[in-house]
Amino acid sequence: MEQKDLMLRLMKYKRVLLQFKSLGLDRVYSNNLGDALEISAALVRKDFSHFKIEGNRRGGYSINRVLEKLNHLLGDSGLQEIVIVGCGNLGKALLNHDYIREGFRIAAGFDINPSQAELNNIPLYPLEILKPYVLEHHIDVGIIAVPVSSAMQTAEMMINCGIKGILNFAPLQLKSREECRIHNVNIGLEIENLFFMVNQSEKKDARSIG
Amino acid sequence: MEQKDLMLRLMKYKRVLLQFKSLGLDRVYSNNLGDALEISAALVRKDFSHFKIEGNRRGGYSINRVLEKLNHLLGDSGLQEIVIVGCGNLGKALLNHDYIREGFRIAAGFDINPSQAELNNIPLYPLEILKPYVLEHHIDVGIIAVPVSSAMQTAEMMINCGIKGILNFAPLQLKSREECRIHNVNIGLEIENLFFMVNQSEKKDARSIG
DNA sequence: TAGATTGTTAATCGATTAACAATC
DNA sequence: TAGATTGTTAATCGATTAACAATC
Repeated sequence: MEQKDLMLRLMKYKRVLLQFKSLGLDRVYSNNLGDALEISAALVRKDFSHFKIEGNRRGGYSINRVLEKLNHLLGDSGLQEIVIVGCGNLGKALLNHDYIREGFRIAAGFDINPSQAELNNIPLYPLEILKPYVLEHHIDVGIIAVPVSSAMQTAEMMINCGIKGILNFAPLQLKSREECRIHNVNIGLEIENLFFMVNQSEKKDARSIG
Repeated sequence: MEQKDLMLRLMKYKRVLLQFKSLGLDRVYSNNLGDALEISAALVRKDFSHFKIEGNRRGGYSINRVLEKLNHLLGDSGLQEIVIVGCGNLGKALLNHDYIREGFRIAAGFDINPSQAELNNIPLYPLEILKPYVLEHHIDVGIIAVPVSSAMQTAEMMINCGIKGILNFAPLQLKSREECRIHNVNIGLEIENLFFMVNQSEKKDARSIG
């Protein structure tokens, strides 16, 4: 967990602050952010003070000031571009969503055999040209949305193209390596986990009733 | 983290053990499992001993024995059923996948206006009949795969139907409540996080070269 | 001033690891 | 027996929280 959690928290602060700002707010207190992220106010203050994000002992934190600092910390590197490999239903779902507000853009989709030339104004290319495309456009991050049967070899290919970060949706655990960080989104595990938690709390309820 | 992480680890043990078993293995050592999960062997032993899963001081753990215990711990409750609300591209992608091996099954899909009567042998129904369906089939868990604009009200509706666990794919953070546990899959955050990590390690590389 | 909130220190808490005796 | 691996204890480590002085 450690560092990863902290960074995720910073990103969440950022999102919440943007939301607050869009609501017309100027300043926040540590407890507002704590509530929004479901963490303690002390932790918010600790995080901020750790990164020298300063507030005012009476008036809390200036949203703009905090956002400035967060952008700096998280790499205010403009609009980043990613690719999606696999343009089946899942790939299409991802291609149809606009991620600009999240700070990145899907530059292109790749598929062994694209069913159309573009989708949502994003070009779809055959897999063969992945490497030249990634090199030319300096793509660092990509999403795997292919069937599980070809996921491993897709990851291999992407790493071979020089991609350094992969979000994998295929239901198998791919391991990160020195040269490429891989995060797995495992829907099956998530659902299993939900069932477990739900059953837990049912048992607890039963106990407290009985 | 805490409990949630431990349970996720138990689920991962299970998956890895099933894989080992399918490869013909009979026994594992704590360090095999540690390697597979990228955790320490000590933690594996600690976890197992915590749940009274016993091994043999020379021959490691019997895979079947461990699986038996894990199934018991994780709730060996047969095949559970879930519903999907939202049958656009994302919903279709989920409907097209077979989760039987993961211990659950998608019983039905729901949409304001289903484009077809079934998909992958799974019936698709209009949203109006969600409540009677959930009640009749005792559905505990569901997936939100609707656009962000209707996600909040969809969650409300599902909770109102008595659903106790939700996996939310819409890009907004829904909060868990007493009566319903909600897990959010936030693709934007994941990608942002990847960019951050990738940039981090690039900086590190540059430093070690310079 | 009185009141509220930050910033920070010390305490707590829990998860992970090191290490080794027990034992197969 | 010699060697290897578990099971467990004590140590470590880090994250989170409590609490309060500083201060706006």
